[in-house]
Formats: sequence, structure tokens, C-alpha cells
Amino acid sequence: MSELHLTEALDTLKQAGIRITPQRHAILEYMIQFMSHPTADEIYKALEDKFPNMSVATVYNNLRVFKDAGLIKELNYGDASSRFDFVTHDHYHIMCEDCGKIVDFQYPGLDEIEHCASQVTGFQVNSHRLELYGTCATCLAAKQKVSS
Amino acid sequence: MSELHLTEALDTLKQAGIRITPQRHAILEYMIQFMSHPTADEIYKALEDKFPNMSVATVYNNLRVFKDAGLIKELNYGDASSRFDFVTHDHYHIMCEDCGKIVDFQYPGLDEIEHCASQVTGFQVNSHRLELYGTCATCLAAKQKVSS
DNA sequence: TACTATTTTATAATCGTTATAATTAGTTTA
DNA sequence: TAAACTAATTATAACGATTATAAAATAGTA
Repeated sequence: MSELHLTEALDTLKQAGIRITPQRHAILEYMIQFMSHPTADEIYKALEDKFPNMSVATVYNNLRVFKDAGLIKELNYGDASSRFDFVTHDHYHIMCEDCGKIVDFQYPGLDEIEHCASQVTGFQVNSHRLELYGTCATCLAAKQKVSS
Repeated sequence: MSELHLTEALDTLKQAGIRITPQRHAILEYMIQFMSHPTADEIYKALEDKFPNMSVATVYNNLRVFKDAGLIKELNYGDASSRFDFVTHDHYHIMCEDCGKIVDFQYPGLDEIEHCASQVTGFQVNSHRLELYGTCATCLAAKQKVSS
């Protein structure tokens, strides 16, 4: 099924007249395979073996290309660097403030808030972004252990 | 009423044992008076006349102090630098993707989603962040004018 | 296979933010 | 009120993420 995502993604690029280079292929493959939320640098390091000569700029450039093509989303939390998320279906993120882990979850029906905000502010609303913050089960357990 | 906010803010600092310096006073005053969502640099530039010798580091340091004290929130959108928002009551932000304007709006009752996510993910949820994106009325009008 | 525009690479530059160390200034206590 | 202590400010340099640049390489097409 990740194979399918990859094929679709490559197709999207082709449709848009964007060339498929080995680097682009590898970056997409990586993002789809791990479905994590990597930083540009993490991607860069992960592909170091395969592409010893790849430039960081290539990673950044292509992440932007993918973003413009709607294949990935850019997430920026408070910390230094942006994270990137391969777009599959609509979902939100919850992040552990202790260990930084990001978990996906779904919650349908927030279109209502877009409508509401549109009424109040006069904006034409295009999209929204929702993120939750807390402590994951693992870190919770670890804390309890320490304090007891 | 902004006077009251300032008094309260100064009081919070005093309670927390944080010194009230002229620079801190001025930064708070600025944030409360304009109730905009300035970047650190905007604050720095705005207070240049009053404090010709103030360092950028002072602005950053104090924004962090205020943030730790719960007086302000840090917002980071896709663009380069963080914006800061004086905390009054809970509200969300809607941002115009054309001109960058940020407008506040209220929408109560998103605690439900926190609860839901907690169930699904096993996280202890502390907070959430919601932002909307779109086009403000002014930019909408401008667009319509051009295309007609 | 050859062509051409796009992409990659390597490098340097930029920009926001933070660390450092010396100086200055609030606050506390005598 | 003045000395003393500690925290805050300043000036500067460093840092890290990201982007700009120009030359070299390459994907896609005729």
C-alpha cells in the first residue's frame, strides 16, 4: 500500500511536469515508507548512504517542490526546524512535550469552525490547522515511576 | 482597560519574583497597547526611539520571560520569525494568506477534541493550537476588482 | 543520440535566535 | 539611606536552519 502511495505521488509529479530524479524518488520513498514527520536534516542524513554527494539544498528544494505539488505538508512547531508530513488523508497531530513524539489522529467535522469563523471575521476560509500537546503514555509512565 | 492589563501583568511578574525594568515595562506596554501580533524585531524597532541602546537579545530574553510567566503566547506560522500575542482570554487566530493580517476570534468548546484525542492516543493532553487560514475581506474585494 | 531546460551540487550568504562576558541597575538588608 | 547582592542589560560573536548563486550534471523529449 505504501507502494501505491509512491506510484500516485510520482504520477502527480509527472502530471505537473516535474522531473523525477533519483533524489526525489528517494525522498518520497523515505517519507512514505516511514510515515514519520522528519526534518529536512533527518531526511538528508537518512539518504546519506545512498547519495553521498547529495546537497542539503536538494532536500530543501524538493521538499518545497513536493509541498507546492500538495504531496506533503510542512509543520512547524516551536522548535528550531520544520517537519514534513506526507499527505494521505486528513488527520491531526498530537505531540509529546517530553519526548517530541508525534502521533496522528483523526477527528472529523471541524468544517463547522471554518464556517463560524468566516461569518464572524468576513474571511474566506481556505484551511485550518489544529495541533494538540501533552504527554505520551510512555513518558507518563516514566514520570510516575520517578515520583513514586 | 489596557491600563488594567498592564497593572495585572506587572503584578504577575512581581509575584513571580521577576524584576520590573523599564525595558520590560515598555515591551509589555507596547504589546498591550497595540494588541497586534508583533515579531521580536518589530518590538525592537518600535522601542528604538525610547531605548536607543536596547539590545535585540533583551527583547528575546524578555519575551521568553513573559512566555514562561504565562503573559504571552508564541505563535509560529510558516514564515521566518515567531510572533507573540498578549494573552487576554482564550481565542483563536485567523490569518490572511494574502496580506498576512491576523484577526482574533473566539470559539468555545474545543475541549471535547482534547478529550477525544486523549482516549484514542493515550496521551495526557495539556493544550491545543488551532489556526485558520484564508483571505480577508479587504483582499477578497481587491481580487474581485482586478478580475472584473 | 543529441538537445535543452531543469535539477543537482558546492559554497557562501542570510536571517532569526541564542550564548557569552562585562557592565549596569533593581531590590534587599543593615 | 547606602552597601551589597543578584538579576538584567548590553554588545558582540556564534549558531543553526534555510536560501541564493553559479557551474556542472542529467531527465525527458525529439
